[in-house]
Amino acid sequence: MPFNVIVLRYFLCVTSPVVLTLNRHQAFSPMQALHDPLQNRLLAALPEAEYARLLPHLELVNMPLGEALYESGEQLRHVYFPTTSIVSLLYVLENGASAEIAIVGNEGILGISLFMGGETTPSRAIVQSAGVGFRLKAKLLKDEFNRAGPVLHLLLRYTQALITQMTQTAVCNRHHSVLQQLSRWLLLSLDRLSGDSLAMTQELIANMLGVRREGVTEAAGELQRAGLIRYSRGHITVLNRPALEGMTCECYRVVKLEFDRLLESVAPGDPKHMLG
Amino acid sequence: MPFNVIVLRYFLCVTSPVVLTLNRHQAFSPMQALHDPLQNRLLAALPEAEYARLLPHLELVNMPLGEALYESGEQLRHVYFPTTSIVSLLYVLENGASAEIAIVGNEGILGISLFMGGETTPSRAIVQSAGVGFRLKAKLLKDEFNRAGPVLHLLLRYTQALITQMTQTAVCNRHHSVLQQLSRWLLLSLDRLSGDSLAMTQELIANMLGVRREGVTEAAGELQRAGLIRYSRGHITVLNRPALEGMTCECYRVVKLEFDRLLESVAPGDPKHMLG
DNA sequence: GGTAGTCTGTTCGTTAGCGAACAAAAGGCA
DNA sequence: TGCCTTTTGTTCGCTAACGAACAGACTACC
Repeated sequence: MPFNVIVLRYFLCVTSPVVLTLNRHQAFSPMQALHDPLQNRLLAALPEAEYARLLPHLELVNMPLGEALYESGEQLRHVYFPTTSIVSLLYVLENGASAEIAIVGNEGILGISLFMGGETTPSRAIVQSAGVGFRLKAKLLKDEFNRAGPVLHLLLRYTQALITQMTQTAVCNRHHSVLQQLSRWLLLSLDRLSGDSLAMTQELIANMLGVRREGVTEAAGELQRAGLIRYSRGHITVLNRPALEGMTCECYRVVKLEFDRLLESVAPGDPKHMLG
Repeated sequence: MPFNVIVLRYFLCVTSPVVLTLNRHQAFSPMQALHDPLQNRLLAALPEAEYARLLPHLELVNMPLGEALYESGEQLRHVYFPTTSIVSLLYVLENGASAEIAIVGNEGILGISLFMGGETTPSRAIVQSAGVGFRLKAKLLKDEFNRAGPVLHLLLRYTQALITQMTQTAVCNRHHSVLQQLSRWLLLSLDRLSGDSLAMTQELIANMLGVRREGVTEAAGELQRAGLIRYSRGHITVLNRPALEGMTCECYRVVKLEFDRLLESVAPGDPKHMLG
């Protein structure tokens, strides 16, 4: 029994994501009720016809911490729409140092290089906050994209928002302190989880930000002493969000505004339609 | 006469670019012979039919040093295809500090947010190396893009290459020394000019890299003492390119490989057709 | 309930890059 | 030719972040 558990964990971590459930013939399974594709804001923004076409092909997948949805240079077989998970686009240098390029959560999609035409990217996609999401076979998304209809335009607008996030990360890396970057990162992550707490060790955050773990400890300690967050063994809770927003650099605001502007039709709780 | 010159210069710098020539009815003007749209590798990669459609609408424009092709948040009226100039996508922070996000030269196009759907971006496009290029009215490019044919796919592949450049800049900003970043920047710039020298002061380079001028002076001095470059009052010449490539971080190589991979049909001197 | 392992906190010396100030060349122009 | 401006070179103290090492603290698991 313990042995089985270990094997299963290992399996979950190193293989492709496990399909848990979802089948259009078994309507309203508890799993499906808890995890609705519409929790993903991009899917929720699709017009009814497009959503109806894609729905039967959406597979619910588990996304355990640390799993790689794709590796650098790898051919993509699926695109992923996170709902309750957060995935980081991470670049790992030859010397092992790493830096996060962008965060993708319930507002987005993983695998943009598929429809951009390059098929692969030099970065990896690593699950940073365990949860679930939905996936779609690469070919199906491409076909939908090539209809050159609303799906294409929505995906391109999302891609532009993602580009803004990437460029702002570049600027922030250059000019802002670890404290500011940590604040930005916390806020961006929480925006993509719709909550106020996050399961993440300081070590992992340091990998994301491309700084030392001690640097994160120091910055987190400062935020904690100021009463803005509470940190305990891999669990962060934001206690005073407005104050945290005041702490961070302009980078958070710029990214947030650009996502809101480009995807304003993708507001949470405001689905464009009501399907099954 | 001197007064006129001054006024003209000022005018060139602060207004929209000046259309110099090009009209399809006046074939083989000297200007046109010197400046061919096919010098832009993206235009050169277009199939004959698409190129023929666009050619009559391409305007030759002068791009003087320091000119802003567009400002942060500004609606775009044209897209630009540089041929002998280099343009930087620059992000300027509220405190005045800046950082380059990407370099665009004869391999690319400026104004991707036009077809990505956002219409604007939070960054500026500043001419870093004076020269010329061609521009096209926004609406014409959009129409062409919306035909969902080869132009769309070429532009999206280029956009993905640009994304790679941006992300690599982010990583490089985080982890590499000024010396390595300077080397990367020099090589990327020269690749986009098809030459081995560049008119650019250390002050300007510092703005691009988002570091102090003194830092650039120091790094450039080191490269100079090693005999890799020659620097004199705003003119840099690369003397030993292979050695410089050995000096730089992996970031240069990654970006170059990705551009080559995604735009391999866009090799210089290998136009897909021979028009005009 | 003890123990091993993980996570967080803290220290210390080192270093790359910053900010300011100034010196020295190299043109441009009268 | 000589002055003035721009560009480059150099210095000095300062700070943020690094790298390594280690000490507590919490938790999960036996």
